Amino acid sequence: MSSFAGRMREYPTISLDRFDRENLYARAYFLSHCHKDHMKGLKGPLLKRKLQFSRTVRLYCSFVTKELLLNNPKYAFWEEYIVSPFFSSQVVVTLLPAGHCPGSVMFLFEGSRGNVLYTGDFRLATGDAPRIEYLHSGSRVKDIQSVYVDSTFYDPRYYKIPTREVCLNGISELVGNWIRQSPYHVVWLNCKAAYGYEYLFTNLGEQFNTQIHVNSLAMFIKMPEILSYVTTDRRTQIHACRHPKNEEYSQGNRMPCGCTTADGIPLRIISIKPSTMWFGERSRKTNVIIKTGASSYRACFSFHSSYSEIKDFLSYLQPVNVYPNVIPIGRTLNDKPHSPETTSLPVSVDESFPLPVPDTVAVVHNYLDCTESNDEEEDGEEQKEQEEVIEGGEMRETQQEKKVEDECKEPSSAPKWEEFFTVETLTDSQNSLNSQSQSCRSATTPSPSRMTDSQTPELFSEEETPDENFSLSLSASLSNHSSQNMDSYLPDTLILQPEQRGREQGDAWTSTMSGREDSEDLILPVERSESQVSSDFDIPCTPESKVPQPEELLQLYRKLASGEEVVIRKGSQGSA
DNA sequence: GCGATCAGCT
DNA sequence: CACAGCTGATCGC
Repeated sequence: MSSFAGRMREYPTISLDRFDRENLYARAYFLSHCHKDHMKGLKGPLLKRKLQFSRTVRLYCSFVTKELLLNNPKYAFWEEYIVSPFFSSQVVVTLLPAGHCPGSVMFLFEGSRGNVLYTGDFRLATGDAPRIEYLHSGSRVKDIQSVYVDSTFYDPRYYKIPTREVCLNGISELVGNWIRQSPYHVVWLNCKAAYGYEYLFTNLGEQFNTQIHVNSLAMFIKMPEILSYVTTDRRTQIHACRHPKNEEYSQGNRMPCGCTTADGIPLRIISIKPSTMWFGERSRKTNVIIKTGASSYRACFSFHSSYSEIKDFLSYLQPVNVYPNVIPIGRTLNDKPHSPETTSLPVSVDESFPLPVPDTVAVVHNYLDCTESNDEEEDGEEQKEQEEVIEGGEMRETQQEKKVEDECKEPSSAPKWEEFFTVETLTDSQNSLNSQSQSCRSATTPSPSRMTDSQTPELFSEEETPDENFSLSLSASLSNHSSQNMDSYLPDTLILQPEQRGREQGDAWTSTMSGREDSEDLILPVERSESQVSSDFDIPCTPESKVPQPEELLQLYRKLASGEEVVIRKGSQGSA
């Protein structure tokens, strides 16, 4: 869970992923992705009023995030205040793919106070950073002053997490082996209620030429790449539906949607629960799929970068400062010298200056690679045991397994939080605007005393005169061509010169979902090989591509509104 | 009644 | 385990 307080030291009049407390005074808001722990305060009435009185305060996010956000009525009032993409005359802001969930981006701020990268939540594979064009200037990596990084799995237990490709292959194999047995063999993907599993749906749907049953299609209506792989028709062999009541509802031979039979024949159901931390607990060499009961499985699955991936990313960027956005497991709020009210991270020490950047090579060879090769089949003849028994059993390792575990988990040079991160960061109680710098000279920035006064008129009236320090405006440079496809994850540099647009199309990150045959309008990099394709996070890319025609949408909306089941088939989105 | 917060539970 | 999110209890306004 993000504990980022919302503001960056370098550009404190901007708030990111936090919208409460002092962030009410921000001049501009950024939302990296649509998860609740990054949306604190976003539906607050104070913020709503501020917007109504402001001409320039806006929320900046990717198109996909906008779509997902507005799908929730509680956030619908943001519609007229969202801008995406954008640029600023003072600060160039670039949206980079974050690989965390649909629409997730990192924000790269480039301005007078240096280049700052805010990762939001992210998962990039080792070696991905060199492929992100906008982190480079020519052939050189841009100078990065600070990185505010997703440190969720900055913990030796997550030293390595199997790649998306490996995890996906494991799940595919399990699903395939099951559903091929008969039409009555069905799979329930027990996914948490969050965006981020969509690429699982699309890949499974593609591979098995089917659709995945979900509770609602509404949020995906403008994302045909996802929409074509999900359905509200329960007659499918792969479900990811949920029931608000407890999971016992889906115990026995029953899906959360209530399905128990097909054509009068009882279903044979297995459940697959995507998990990261559960696997982090057992760091012995394991398969990416573990059977936990007669009909239940855990599948390794992460949408946060592992320790190694974080290190690889930061080692490549070599930032001056690294600020963690998340207090990792094993650390608690008690580590903080200040109360939780006033700070969100341990305050200290510029002793990690300069460059707390890890020496990747030196550390790596002290670890075993815990990544699993997925060659072992997860057997149907594994012991039929109760869930808890097996789970308990998994924890008691054999002797030799324990050895591996020790080597995996207790490297001679264990990662040290203090050595890696610059931990001082901007907090509510600490207004760096005047506590440390004059270089940020926003004439309209509230003074500290005013900032603590919730009744300050700035909140509602500040924008009658344009803020010259931080003016943002809609970029006209994004043509409908490349923005058609890549909104969620193309590097949206929004201040692009027209001639740069060609290069954008050649960027490997602008590639799209693998194996889709209906992708002629998608931008594919020429240099990609097949093996590269599936190793990327196949973020659903294209809110704007193949925009559904109004008539099609109208039909869909009518059906959805009437509660009718809507079945979208590939290649004919928008018609049942 | 609403929002904020927290315990509890996935 | 704290991945992300829900429900419900409690408290203050």
